[in-house]
Amino acid sequence: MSDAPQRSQPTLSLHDSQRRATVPFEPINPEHVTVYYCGPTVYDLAHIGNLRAMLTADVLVRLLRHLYPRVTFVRNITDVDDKITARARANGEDIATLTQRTTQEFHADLAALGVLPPDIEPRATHNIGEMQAMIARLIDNGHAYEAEGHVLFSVGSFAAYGALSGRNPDELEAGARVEVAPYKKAAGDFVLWKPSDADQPGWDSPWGRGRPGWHIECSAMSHRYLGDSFDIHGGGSDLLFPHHENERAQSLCCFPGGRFANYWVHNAMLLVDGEKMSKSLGNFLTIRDVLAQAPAEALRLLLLGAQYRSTLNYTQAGLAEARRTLDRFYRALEAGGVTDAASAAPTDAPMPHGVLEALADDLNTPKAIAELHALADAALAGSHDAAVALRQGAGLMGLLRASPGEWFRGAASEGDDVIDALIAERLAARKARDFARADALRDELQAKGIILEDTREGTSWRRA
RNA sequence: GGUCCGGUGGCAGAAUGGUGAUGUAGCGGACUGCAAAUCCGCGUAUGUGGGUUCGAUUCCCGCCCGGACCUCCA
Repeated sequence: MSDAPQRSQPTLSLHDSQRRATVPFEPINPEHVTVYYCGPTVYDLAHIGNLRAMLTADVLVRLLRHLYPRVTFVRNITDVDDKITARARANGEDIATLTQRTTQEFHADLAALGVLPPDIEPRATHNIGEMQAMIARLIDNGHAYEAEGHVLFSVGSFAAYGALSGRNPDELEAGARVEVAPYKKAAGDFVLWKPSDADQPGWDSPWGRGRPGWHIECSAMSHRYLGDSFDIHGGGSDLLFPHHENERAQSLCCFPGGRFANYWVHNAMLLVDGEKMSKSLGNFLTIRDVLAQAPAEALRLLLLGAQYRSTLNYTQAGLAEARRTLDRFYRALEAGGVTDAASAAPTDAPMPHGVLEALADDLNTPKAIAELHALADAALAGSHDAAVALRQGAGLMGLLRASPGEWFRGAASEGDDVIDALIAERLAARKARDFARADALRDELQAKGIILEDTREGTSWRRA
């Protein structure tokens, strides 16, 4: 209602995968919200599907920071994995070179997209000791066993196995498509530790030189930085099973007093031209592939254009549309007198309530973007307040970070005075009513990718 | 084969047990020397067959179609 206090905060609702319902978010400690996301395995450039998970986390964390006084966001780097070993070998480089380079590329790509860095970004290889401690404890309390140099988690020892992903362990065995290793007691048992040969990365352990299984690292790192129980664990829906199910089993068996994650947030997959991304189809797109053809914010807007739990189809047409939408938003900022970059603006402007309400409703980014359109309408009509609110609301989604000048014209470059000279010449021709000459000059500029806009105040230009 | 999610206008994409947002594309108009931008107006949608209900796009069941997962993919 209009008489509600402006400062009232909406209640955040999130869809919890485990409860399979959208429920009010109640933090363990409202003074300090804790979030863990599964980060990348660093063996290759990140693709736009990876990016969707990172963007979902980014909007979630931005919103949490707006609603709560303190948020700790942990996102790991997986820098030990058999895919890494294989790639390093194929490239003829050592593992550390590959993982360091790929990590830097990952950071650069996310920075280009305006994804805020996590508060803590632990690396798997820096947490081997924590993993071994957990594995030893799981063996001690009867949830894991050693077999032929491997340590395996015994799925049968955990009655709640399958509860997160809604699976029945008996049916899993029947449908398993992977050959069951002979040393497993049960088909569903998964590796906590496995032996390494001389060519594979390995660490000394009570079970011989070896390396961790995939799932244990997230259990170890989330526990180290966030404790037995934390608020939100997120990732792509393809991680729900087995990765998250296994993480949960390990953590709850290792720390029976804790609850592990209270809310599980999973984003849906991204399609490209209606099909799953795959190298064989030739539709595999890295973040860099897309950034070569459109501004980063266009990609960001495109990916936020669908609610995170819906499958999103990436297309070229969609990217182009996102870019035009941003043209409109930046035009609205300019019309409303917001001409500096977001980083230069005061941050105490009120958050538009419609945007906040939409995002608080399980991160309804499409609805929030619709709210931005309403603000843009008002800003285009000349409202400065609306323009300020537009930028503030967009900022909650990491959008409209540039100044309108930067967006339309880029950083000042050497060619700019040439453009200004041609515009001045065209203006003179128009005054002389030599429209043929004026149009020829406009065409000349258009050929250079410069689009002119005549207004009452004069002629402005932008890059196509 | 099993489990789960989804099918809304040309396209993208919200919402809802009671006249279906928003954007984009299209059409008409205003403005402009013409454009560009902006503004005004218009049209078009709930996959399919049943059921519950005064009323279903929404809830339930069947069917069709698409997608995810089924032991190291975000």
